[in-house]
Amino acid sequence: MIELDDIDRGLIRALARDAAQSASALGRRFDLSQPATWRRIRRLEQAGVIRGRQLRLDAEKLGFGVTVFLGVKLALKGRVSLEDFERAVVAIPEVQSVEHILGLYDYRLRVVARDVADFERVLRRRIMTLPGAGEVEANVLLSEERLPGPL
Amino acid sequence: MIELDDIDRGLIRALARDAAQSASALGRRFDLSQPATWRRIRRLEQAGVIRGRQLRLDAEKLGFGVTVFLGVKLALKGRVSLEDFERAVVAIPEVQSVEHILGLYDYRLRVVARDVADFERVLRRRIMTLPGAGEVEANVLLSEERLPGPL
DNA sequence: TCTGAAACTAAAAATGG
DNA sequence: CCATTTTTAGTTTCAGA
Repeated sequence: MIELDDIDRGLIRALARDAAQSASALGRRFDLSQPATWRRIRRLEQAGVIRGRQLRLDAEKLGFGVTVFLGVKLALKGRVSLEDFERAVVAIPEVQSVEHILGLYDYRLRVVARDVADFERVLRRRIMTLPGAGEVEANVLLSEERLPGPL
Repeated sequence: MIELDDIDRGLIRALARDAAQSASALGRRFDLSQPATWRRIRRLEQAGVIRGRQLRLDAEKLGFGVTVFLGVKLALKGRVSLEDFERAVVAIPEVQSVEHILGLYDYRLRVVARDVADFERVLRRRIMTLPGAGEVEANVLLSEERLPGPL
């Protein structure tokens, strides 16, 4: 595991808030030159700590007003492999993330839809027909807050 | 809601894969000049469709080997407000996201910890002591895949 | 209104001390 | 690690479709 000093942690924290900040702007905040800051960031990228930059999209502004979390329990475990399920689920356009978890449900899916009627279509035609899908629980997202996390 | 054409959707899709791409590189892929590409991206930012850029961090490389999803049911609803709970939960460093949902549990939390022993500490000293927290269910994350989503 | 060309500003990458 | 230079990307202006 890579060694991080306080400045590295500060840079990660600052970039986690806004990944579009320039190395020179960050350097000013941490009393570092622009190349020094840039090299630290590149080192974090090469070490794999920073895996890339992700767009934060507003699903509502894109016309997807409904976000639902689905807990999916697999029936016929063994007869249908996890790989078959995963291959099929990642091909559904409305699925934003697939989490394989340990607990009452085997997978947790984040699904977006234009509205509740559209969600019903996704559920009936896409989710319920997944190979091996058994019990499904749905939770509608009311609001969400993303936090910086530890460090 | 903003009008999007096929090029806008293509740009969003390409940036969702990697938000660090330059406007000129994107322009080459969509047969657009660099300024035209840049203006489309700025328009999406100003319309709020693109809310910003986020760092994708590798939690394991940062020493957080355990990710757990917690379903939290509030006890004493009404006596302790949702706001009190939310204020307290967003102050826990190990909490990465707080989702207010409709269903069996009231909130879903994404929590990271260095290992299982560290997670027990977070659970006992941070989560169980939250104002209004009732039943708690935990699901350990085994693996995760993030997908581009619709459009 | 959106485009591309050109000119300009700022940032990133490379280099040498 | 810092200072400097070169290269590349971001930004503004403007004229034309």
